[in-house]
Amino acid sequence: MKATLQPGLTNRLTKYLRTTQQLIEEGRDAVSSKELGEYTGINPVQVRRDLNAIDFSGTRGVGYQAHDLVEAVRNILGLRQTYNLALVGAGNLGAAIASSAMLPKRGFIIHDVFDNDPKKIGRTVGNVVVKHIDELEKSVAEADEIIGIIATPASAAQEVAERMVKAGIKVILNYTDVLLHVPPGIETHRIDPTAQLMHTLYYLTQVEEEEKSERE
Amino acid sequence: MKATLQPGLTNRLTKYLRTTQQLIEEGRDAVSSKELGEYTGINPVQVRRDLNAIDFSGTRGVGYQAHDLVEAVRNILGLRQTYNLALVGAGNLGAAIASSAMLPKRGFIIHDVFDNDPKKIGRTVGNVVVKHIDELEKSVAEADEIIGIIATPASAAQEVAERMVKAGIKVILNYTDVLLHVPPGIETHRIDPTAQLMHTLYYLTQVEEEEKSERE
DNA sequence: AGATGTGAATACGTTCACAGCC
DNA sequence: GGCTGTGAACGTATTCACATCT
Repeated sequence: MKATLQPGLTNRLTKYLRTTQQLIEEGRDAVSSKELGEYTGINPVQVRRDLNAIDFSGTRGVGYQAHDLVEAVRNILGLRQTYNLALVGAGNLGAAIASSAMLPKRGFIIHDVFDNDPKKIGRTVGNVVVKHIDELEKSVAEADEIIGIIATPASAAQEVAERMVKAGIKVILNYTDVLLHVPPGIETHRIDPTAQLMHTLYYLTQVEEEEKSERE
Repeated sequence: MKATLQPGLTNRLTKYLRTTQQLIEEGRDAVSSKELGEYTGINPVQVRRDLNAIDFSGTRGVGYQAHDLVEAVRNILGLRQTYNLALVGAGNLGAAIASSAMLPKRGFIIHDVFDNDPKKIGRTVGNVVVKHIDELEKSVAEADEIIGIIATPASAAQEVAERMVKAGIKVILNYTDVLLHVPPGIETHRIDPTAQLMHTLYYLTQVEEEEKSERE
């Protein structure tokens, strides 16, 4: 049996994966632990230890083979298949998510888009035709969707989440700022840009204050 | 001098802050460490230790006063002021970000929106009129903006980042999936929905495989 | 009852220093 | 020279168990 990896480790592996994929797009062939550390905010020593932990070796003086690294991490994390996603909300945000290349590039296909506004039904966003939310359950079953994205106004988020759960969705990506109440076993993730801002601003103002007191 | 808090601690404090703010909106008065733990994914014992570390006490049998908690954390993190942000990209994504109440609610004001498409200049997104990107430098200086959001197509992101840095922006929120190359001292953050998906899916498939081998 | 608060043990992450390889 | 690989020491986080308060 394959051992289950530590949460911290898998979390960091996804960061190396995404960073390395981007560096490959820039034409890079090898990446160093120092670089991965800079882009991910993780200590280079930790990067080397992590890659070691999954039995992936680099070459000294050069770094890690970017392509092999991506393959190794994808294998370890079991990210070889693609996933169909259900997106609810065909407004500006939903349209932006559906048209972006980011998700498909990583194996996540926006397979269905739903809304409750009759004016939006039948329109095309990205490559898919917007359906009425009442068809959610049927589509989820047909396309074997376990991941749902909520890109509705905040006021609709909880209700949409409940319909998703009822339809069989297991993982919900929530672009609104409401706290979703879901049954155990359902994973929710909020996309919250302020999280990183608040954290960064704290250190930014700390540095400013230190500089101020040094001048005194 | 006020001591600088550990990165891990400040990171967790922002999570307590955001969840507690949302619970207040739901009409809640007190919150328990158990609840905060459930919504943030942090162990309840850790929650109590953290609140203890910033000298914030709850009442046994009840929990923590939600409103006081928000105030205490905001004070500790220095999040009492509001920040003006510059948003570049007035497409679907930019419009969605500018119209959302999420940022203003947390003290982040979308003060200026820029684009390079003449058709979009002069339009209103959210509450602000779209300006040409050439005015970035002037606006950043006038409104004292240190935070910028990139909501352009991926192909424009690096160039926009460079213009932001030149204009004096210190923190960049990047909604594209390109790796931004910026000078030291500039903080960048990618909004990457796949990060959390990949991590979650790993554990989801692990659980499935465990169940499978139990049946064997 | 139902929470907070805290000691103690353990696991995990971070950092330094340096050996080893290309 | 530049980067990987790793031992050792340290600091931080996690968890258990239980005393304590309302």
